[in-house]
Amino acid sequence: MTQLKSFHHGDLKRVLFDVALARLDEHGASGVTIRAVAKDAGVSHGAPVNHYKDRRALLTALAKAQFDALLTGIDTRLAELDDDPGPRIEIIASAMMDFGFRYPHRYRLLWSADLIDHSDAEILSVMDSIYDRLCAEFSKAVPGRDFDKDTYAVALWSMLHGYVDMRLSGMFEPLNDSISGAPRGKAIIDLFKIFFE
Amino acid sequence: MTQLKSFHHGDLKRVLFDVALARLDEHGASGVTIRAVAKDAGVSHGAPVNHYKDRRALLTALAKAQFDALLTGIDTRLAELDDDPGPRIEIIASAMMDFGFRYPHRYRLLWSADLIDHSDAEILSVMDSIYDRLCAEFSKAVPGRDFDKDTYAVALWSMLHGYVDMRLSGMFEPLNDSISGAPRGKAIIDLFKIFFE
DNA sequence: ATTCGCATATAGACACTGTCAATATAATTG
DNA sequence: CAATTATATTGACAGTGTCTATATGCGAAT
Repeated sequence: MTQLKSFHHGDLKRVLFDVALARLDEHGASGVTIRAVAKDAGVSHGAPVNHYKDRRALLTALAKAQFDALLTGIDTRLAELDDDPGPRIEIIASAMMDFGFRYPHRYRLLWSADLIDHSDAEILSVMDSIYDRLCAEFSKAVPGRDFDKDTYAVALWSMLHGYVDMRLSGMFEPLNDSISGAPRGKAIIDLFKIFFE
Repeated sequence: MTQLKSFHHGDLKRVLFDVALARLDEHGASGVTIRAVAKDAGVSHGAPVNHYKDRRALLTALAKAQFDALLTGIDTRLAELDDDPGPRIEIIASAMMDFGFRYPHRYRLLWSADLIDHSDAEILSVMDSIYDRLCAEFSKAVPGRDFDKDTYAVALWSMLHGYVDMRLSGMFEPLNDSISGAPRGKAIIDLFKIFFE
């Protein structure tokens, strides 16, 4: 009598997370429904509530992990560089762009205020960290212009996010761009370098 | 016998649009459901299909009108200026920012690829027009830098959109900004002026 | 070792949702 | 006036999130 499946799943929370992430990548956030995720995990539609109190909590957990991944990606790449702020800013920028183009649905989820809880402490913490990375570089890099490092940080992050978000909406398609290495994305980053080079 | 309400509504399409816009402003796009709109309009839940074939069509109609309004706002403000590209670029930028902060849910709808049809010909046309307005100014304004007018246009629009979108997600709140006239939004625009002044 | 309690899973219900088909009504056209 | 067309109603169906009552099984305390 094979017991491939016991009543108590044992690791359901993890399975739910993995299944939800797979559905996010494939169908977007609208494809991540409690019932569909439960079905994919092989449990009843009521089971997930024990691990994620509602759909919002599940999506917030997904977003949290992606914010973490983004920050980790940035820090990993930064660790390979020396103190020169120019390349460091550039690597932060391309890390963010790469993430967005590689995982469009994950990226979109990060900014879906109606789907996730942006006041989540861990999410706020990661956002602050990313912001700090930018500020740290600009505090070293800014020449004698009339703006403080916060303005540069907000401006660069805004530009990166706006570019990725609009590209994910199908804009600028005729420009034949694809990822940060491609002409337009690269140009956007290069353009911003005027501020610190 | 007062006939406040005849079987044939007469102007239902307009009423549906108005009611939907009101719901959008108040509850966001998720509050614009076919059935709720029908209820507010005082008709049965099946009536709207005669005017908007599905929910996506209704939301696309809303978005279309808002894109139009944005373009009209830009052109109206531009008409009051002379040929100097600096102020003209600035007015385009603040028009977009103002729109986003004044009508957050409308702005968010414009970029909700999952809710509206971004391949709609009229919407594409308005987007092209907005893009053209930016390019036209940068073709007059760009100094001897290494980027073409398209790159400046994409970069500025990206920055504006990114800033508004992130602000609408609750970011940069501690900076105590509110609208384009306020410190941070103004600074973002001022910062970009480095490219053409 | 047995029993009790708690964590977890199930199953059913409810109120929503979008969308479709069948029907009813009114306006318009021939 | 009759017939066609446009428009609105009603009911159905499959989804959805979320709540409640119930069932199950693990682990810990007796």
